[in-house]
This record gives sequence, structure tokens and C-alpha cells, in this order.
Amino acid sequence: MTIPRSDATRLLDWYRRNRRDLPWRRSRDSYRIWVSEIMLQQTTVRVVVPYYRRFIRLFPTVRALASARPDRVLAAWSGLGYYRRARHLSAAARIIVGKHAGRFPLRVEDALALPGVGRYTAGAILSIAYGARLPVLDGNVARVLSRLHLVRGADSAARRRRLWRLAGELAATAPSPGDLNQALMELGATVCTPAAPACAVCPLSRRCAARASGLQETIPPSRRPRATVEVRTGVAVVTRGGRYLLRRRSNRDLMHGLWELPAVGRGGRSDGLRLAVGRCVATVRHSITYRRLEVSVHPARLLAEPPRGGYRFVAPADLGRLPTSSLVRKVLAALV
DNA sequence: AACTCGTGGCT
DNA sequence: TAGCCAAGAGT
Repeated sequence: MTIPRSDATRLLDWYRRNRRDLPWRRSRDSYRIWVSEIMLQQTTVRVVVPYYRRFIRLFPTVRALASARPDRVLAAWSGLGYYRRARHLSAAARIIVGKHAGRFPLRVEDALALPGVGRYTAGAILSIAYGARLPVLDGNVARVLSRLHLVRGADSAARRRRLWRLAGELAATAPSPGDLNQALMELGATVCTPAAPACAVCPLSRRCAARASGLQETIPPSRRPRATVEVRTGVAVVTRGGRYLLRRRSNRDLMHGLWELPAVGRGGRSDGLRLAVGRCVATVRHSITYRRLEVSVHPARLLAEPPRGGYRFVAPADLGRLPTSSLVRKVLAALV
């Protein structure tokens, strides 16, 4: 007993009338649905759209993606964040070509075995592209269902299990599971919003338990924020012929493989470089989850050639072809 | 189970 | 403006 069938129909009707015209909704190509779902993980639609268009232009098919060097994929991802997604996408494309004949797998177990594909993403792709009766539970659906059924309390494993079960009952009986899943997400994104939900135009408001008790604004409770840590770092800007010296991050996880400006510590020391570091000419603020960076920018002079391999001089115009974080572009923009 | 990973838009 | 949050996955 979740939403009666007539309400599911009303939700679907609402969706067909109100859904946004998004690029990945113009196709049922499982490859395109997959790419969009990976990009949309923890990332807003508005930010994703231009990246998605560019990405599909660069890599129109799973085979094109599979044969592209991971660095090109990472470069196309630059600025989107959560860079591991790009590496997973690359690796998964090769698995799809190698083991699944170039088609995104139909079986849930096979989909879940792909790197970067979890329960949400598998359900989304298989229901939208193939019509599979699988539920999705993202932030939107969790909010909609917990309001609809007055699922109170903070996030917990038990709470998530309950919400997955509710989502599963819906997907099991819906006329069109893919559309129903998207309808729930669209409703959460545009009507049943975290703050000030537009209950007046909600097709489910009559059945909404939170609405009935006036609790729609307090369910679900917002998570306790963790303290952010302030971090101060400095970078050296070494120029040569209008190009900038960058180095490739070797860090195993954090933005690994991305090109960045060399860091300078106290005394002007920098890994692998001998530098004469000048005074700070700019400061750039940048946030990484739970960390706030304050980056001071120092013009610097090379005292010795940098080691080969890890370093490169890059013209600003070529920056787009290298994997870089948005921080690099912010710093370079601050110099203009 | 709690923590990690990026970024930009919004309030 | 400083914090909140977004179509989560992996460990």
C-alpha cells in the first residue's frame, strides 16, 4: 500500500505535462542515459547540461568512450568535480564493450558490477532505458516519499530500507516504471522542494501525510553540518613564453591525475622544483567538501629546470585539453 | 556506519 | 554571506 493506482496515474499525468525538456530526455539510448546519470550524481541539472552536451559530442557512443584515453575523458570532466566518476566511466565503457557487446547490460547484477554504478544508478538506467521494474531512491525521491508517508526521523539504515521498500512497491505496480521514477524525481526537484514546497500545485498533496499535519517543511530533517576546516596554501605561478608551469597530481584519490599549479610551502619550497618565490599577488578562495581553501598566488622564478614527466608548461588556450580542477582556472583568472 | 570526494547556484 | 544542497558510490 503506497500510492493508489489512480494517484500514480495523476503523478504520471503531471509529469508528462510539466517535465523539463532536458537533453538526455530526448533519447532512450542507454549509453546517453548512463552518462547523464553519472554526471547527475550529487550535481545539479543546470551545471550538468553543458557538460553533457560537450561530452556526448566528444564521445557519441560507448565504443568511442571506451577507446578514448582516460585523460581525454578526465579533461572533458574538468570542472564537474568528483573526478573518480570520470575514471569509472572510462573503465566501465571498456567492460561494456569487452563483456557486454557494447550495450549497457540489461541485468541488474551486471549493471551493479560496473564501477560507479550503485543501486540508484542501476535502477535509473534500467528503468528509463529498458523499462525495468526497478525503484530509484535519490535525495528527491527520499524527500517525496518521506513526506507522503510521514517517515520521520533522521537518516539511518532502517529509514533508507523503508524508503527503498516504498519506492520498490511503486515501481512494481506503475504503468511505466521509468516515467514514474522520473516523475518522482522531477516532483522533488521542482515542487516538493526541501524548503517552501509548492503543495498547492502538487498532484499528490491530497495524499500527503506531511502536508495533512503541516510538517512538510520539517521532513526530512536537515543533517547536522560538520565543521569545515580552513586550509591555507600557496601556489607558484611560473611563466615562460606566456605559458604556465603545471604539475600533475599523483595523489591516489584527491583529484588524482589533474594538472595544477605547483604548491609552495614555507621557505618557497615545492616538491621537485627549485624556485625563487615572490610575494603574494592574489588570494583565491575555494571550497572542497568540508574544507575551505585560501590559496595565495605567488609569481616565481625557476632556479633549475623541473623534472621531466610530472611538469609541463601550458598555454592558457590549451588548458581545456588537459584535466584541471576549477581551482587552477580560478587562480589563473585571478591573475588577469 | 561514517567518512571521502568538487563544484556552483541559491538564499 | 556563509552555509546548504544537488539524479550517490566506494570504502
